[in-house]
Amino acid sequence: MSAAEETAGGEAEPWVEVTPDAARRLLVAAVEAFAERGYHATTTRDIAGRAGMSPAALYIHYKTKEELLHRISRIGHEKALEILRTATRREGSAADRLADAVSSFVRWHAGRRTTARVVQYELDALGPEARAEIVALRRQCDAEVRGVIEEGVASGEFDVLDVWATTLAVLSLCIDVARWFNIEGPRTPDEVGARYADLVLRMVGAGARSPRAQR
Amino acid sequence: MSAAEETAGGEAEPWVEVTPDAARRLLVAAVEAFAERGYHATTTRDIAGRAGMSPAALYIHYKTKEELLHRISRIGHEKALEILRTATRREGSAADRLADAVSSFVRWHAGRRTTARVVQYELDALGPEARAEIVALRRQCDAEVRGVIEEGVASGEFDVLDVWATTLAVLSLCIDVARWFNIEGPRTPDEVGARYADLVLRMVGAGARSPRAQR
DNA sequence: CCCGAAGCTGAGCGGGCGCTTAGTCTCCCC
DNA sequence: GGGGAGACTAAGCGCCCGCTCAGCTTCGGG
Repeated sequence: MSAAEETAGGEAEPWVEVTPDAARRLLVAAVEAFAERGYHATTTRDIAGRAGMSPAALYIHYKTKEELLHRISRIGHEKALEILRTATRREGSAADRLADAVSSFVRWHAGRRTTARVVQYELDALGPEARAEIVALRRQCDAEVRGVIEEGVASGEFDVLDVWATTLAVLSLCIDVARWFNIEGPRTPDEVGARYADLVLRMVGAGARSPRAQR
Repeated sequence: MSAAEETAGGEAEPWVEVTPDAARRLLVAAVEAFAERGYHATTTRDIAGRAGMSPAALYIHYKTKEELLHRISRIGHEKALEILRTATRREGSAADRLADAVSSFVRWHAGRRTTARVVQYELDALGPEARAEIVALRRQCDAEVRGVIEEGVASGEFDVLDVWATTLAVLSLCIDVARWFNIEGPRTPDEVGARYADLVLRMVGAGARSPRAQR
């Protein structure tokens, strides 16, 4: 429940772009509360309390409770998109880049589960305009994954029946990690990321390191 | 938005076990409302209104709003478990049974998306005792999938590095369908089920109907 | 033909919600 | 060292929530 929990995974300390300090504390408190109980079950009094402030303090830094969710959602989606782009746009084969994208995306969903839960599952709580903005970011995430898959198919590396379904399946695997991680087993985010990258390579017909014919 | 929408897919009309009629209408209304807005954002007035009754009528058939969610969750999980068991316990190879389990489970999540959304994503809104009961049902679902995978590994049909991770991945694929279906593309539940079964067979190293070496 | 049980409604209670406002405290600049 | 801007709080407003209850209607059995 401490703030340090989220640092696991070795990634950069997040939310540094949120200033001033009080606004960041409120936002981090909101992420924790939304992830635990959901947006609608979280009260502004709870958020302020977690941040060590009075309920009214929230409204100095944010116009509404929804603006908090909007800010969290946008920053989170931008981070997710950055993770995917870093992997898909580097040097290497399509298989390497897809495996990198999946393992780092899964690592993020597992290691920063509270943020990922809010980002992936509380979208419907936003109003129409805010939701439209976030949905656009999400489509860019989808496009990154679909792009690598299409490149692998074009180069002959991958053997895929249906790019649309395969893209959705890959994203489903990664996103769903935020739902179950830390509930079931004792794997680390790195371990889950590696396993899932392996499974995805199998899905696209790019073999894996198991003892089977390897292209 | 009509009640008939949910009948698509050719499965038996659900909720017939809920009697009397007024109790069923309220429960169906609650499923729709919970799926659209989430449990906490749904009011008892909204549920009663959708069922064409006054707010007070709800409390003749259900003690609390939470009991409605509990009932929906239990019936839904029992249906999910039945679907998985029907597939995994029939005659046939492990590959056939796993493919059948995935395609029928996906078909349910897609065709009965409103129910599946409530069942899969509103679990945290239940109190501790009710949640414990539902979690037990969910573990039985997991065990069915893990069982077929283990059988396929034991018989040499499957080539799996990590049964635990693969089981979770298969379930993630199916469950996440309830999140995105009907938002993105124009596929039918049957089509998505078939595609996903194919992808799962690839994940377990049981090949698929693509032009590659077939064991 | 009356009666009690069952199903349902209109009105409303207590409470907690998101959010506001008036006022206090703390600085920093001059 | 006086003053004003910004950060924050205590108190509370108005609203709507989950839920209750007294009373009305309907209907099958004696």
